[in-house]
Amino acid sequence: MSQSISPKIQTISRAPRFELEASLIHLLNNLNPGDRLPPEPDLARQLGVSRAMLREVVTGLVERGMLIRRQGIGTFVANQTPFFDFGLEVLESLDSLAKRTGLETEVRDLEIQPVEIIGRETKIQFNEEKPVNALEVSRVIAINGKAVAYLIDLVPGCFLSQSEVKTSIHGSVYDLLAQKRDITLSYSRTDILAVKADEKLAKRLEIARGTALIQLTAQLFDMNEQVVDYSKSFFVPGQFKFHVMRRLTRPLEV
Amino acid sequence: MSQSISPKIQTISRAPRFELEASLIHLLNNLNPGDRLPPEPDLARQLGVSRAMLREVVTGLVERGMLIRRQGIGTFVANQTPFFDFGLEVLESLDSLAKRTGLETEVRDLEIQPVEIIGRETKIQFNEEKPVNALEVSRVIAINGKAVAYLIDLVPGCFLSQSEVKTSIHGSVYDLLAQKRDITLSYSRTDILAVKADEKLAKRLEIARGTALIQLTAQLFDMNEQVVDYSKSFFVPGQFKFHVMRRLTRPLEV
DNA sequence: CAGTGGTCTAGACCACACG
DNA sequence: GTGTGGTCTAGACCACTGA
Repeated sequence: MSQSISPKIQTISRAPRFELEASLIHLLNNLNPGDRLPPEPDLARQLGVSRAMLREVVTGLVERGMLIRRQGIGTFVANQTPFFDFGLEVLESLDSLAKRTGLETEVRDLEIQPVEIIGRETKIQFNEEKPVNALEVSRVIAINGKAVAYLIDLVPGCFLSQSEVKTSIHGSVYDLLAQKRDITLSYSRTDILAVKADEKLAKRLEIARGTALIQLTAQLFDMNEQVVDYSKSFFVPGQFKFHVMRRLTRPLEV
Repeated sequence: MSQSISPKIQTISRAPRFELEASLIHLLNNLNPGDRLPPEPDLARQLGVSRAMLREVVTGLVERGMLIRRQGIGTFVANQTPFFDFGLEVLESLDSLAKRTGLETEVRDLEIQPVEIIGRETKIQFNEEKPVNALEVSRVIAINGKAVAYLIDLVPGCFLSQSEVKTSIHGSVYDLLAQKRDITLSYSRTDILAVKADEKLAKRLEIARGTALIQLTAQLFDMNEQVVDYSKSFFVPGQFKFHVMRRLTRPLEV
């Protein structure tokens, strides 16, 4: 156990959490990427706190990308991975961005199934009053073997058939739609939310439950102002950075 | 591109958490906005779970805006408040948006202090090599008595004096800078992140620690490509919805 | 003061990975 | 099987609110 040197942090709160985090980070500085931490019960005892508290603090460091937890194996010091910077003004698929950047993408857990959108959702997602028969395409995108995003697309059946998707999807529904002759895409309205990963999402993205994620919810319109795709995307923090350039004047309407 | 279709995740977890959440939501449907829930220990006993588990689930509902917790008083059913929809393409202060929408904003916890930016931060925030003397302006913005955002601005001393801020700030540093004759603002590069509220932030924004928040980190440039303002903004979920319109073609450079 | 939510502890048991 | 992280419980004590 390392002894604390200078009490220069004047935490307003007396909570052990802060000191604990400081101790842990101090401890990490003496380790190398890939090193394994002691088992949680041991570490908790060493640091003089309950395992619950230790877990809460370690979880914080995991979410900040400083540690990696692997069930049944242990907790390891991470080697920080670089960001993947993503401009939001222009419509581009993750797939094509990755290709441009020379990265290999991989599709996991691909699921394609017909669904019927009914009730309130119909209006929210497709601006329609009547029920919509759509195709749901969900999958995890991985880069260099690491899951980075979970994507769900809903496309009305009239725009895309199940066989079309099965035979020619490379990961991006957007790219698929953009190639079709009978559809002319126009723009996308994308909502930006912060959510916490639930159990299912956490498992798929190989992150801790409760991790804060950026969720993008987008309506993709064609020239007739029809919604041709409603999508939800979840991005693993630390792998992505989103940005937008904001202008002083309102941009020209195209 | 490789494509691996792996078997479905068969989670279905037997965790009490899911059933508990369902029970709670069902219980809420029989209550009206403003009603108080039973004390946590009682409710936990009624539902046959530990208080810790109950708290975790209730916290989730609080973060989704369905419940409101008030220490020392109780937990109440919320009346859902409408969204405040915020387009990100154009630079506009929260203050002026609120004014346009006819809402009254209020500034709380205003703090103004000179700081020196040194080391790595200098480059990140201001693209400078040498240390920067700046003014730090932080405050909470409230609308209708409810905290909605926590804003921190850093402005190099050469652009804004402490007395200028003190005498004429209405909540927005951006509006202040925009009014100055000797500065011509150009555009802002805004990064979008998802973070969890720490203790301090939670207290200021009157939300639960650990709530997922949108954090905007922005560099505001003038016509000479100088950074005149580096800001971090945190927004309470449920009060805000951010969106961006994404075009097929790259927008014209202005 | 009593009663509420906020934090933390100690310990049990489960789910998973690896030999 | 053994050892790891993942979940959950029971209960203690603190911090805040309002009467």
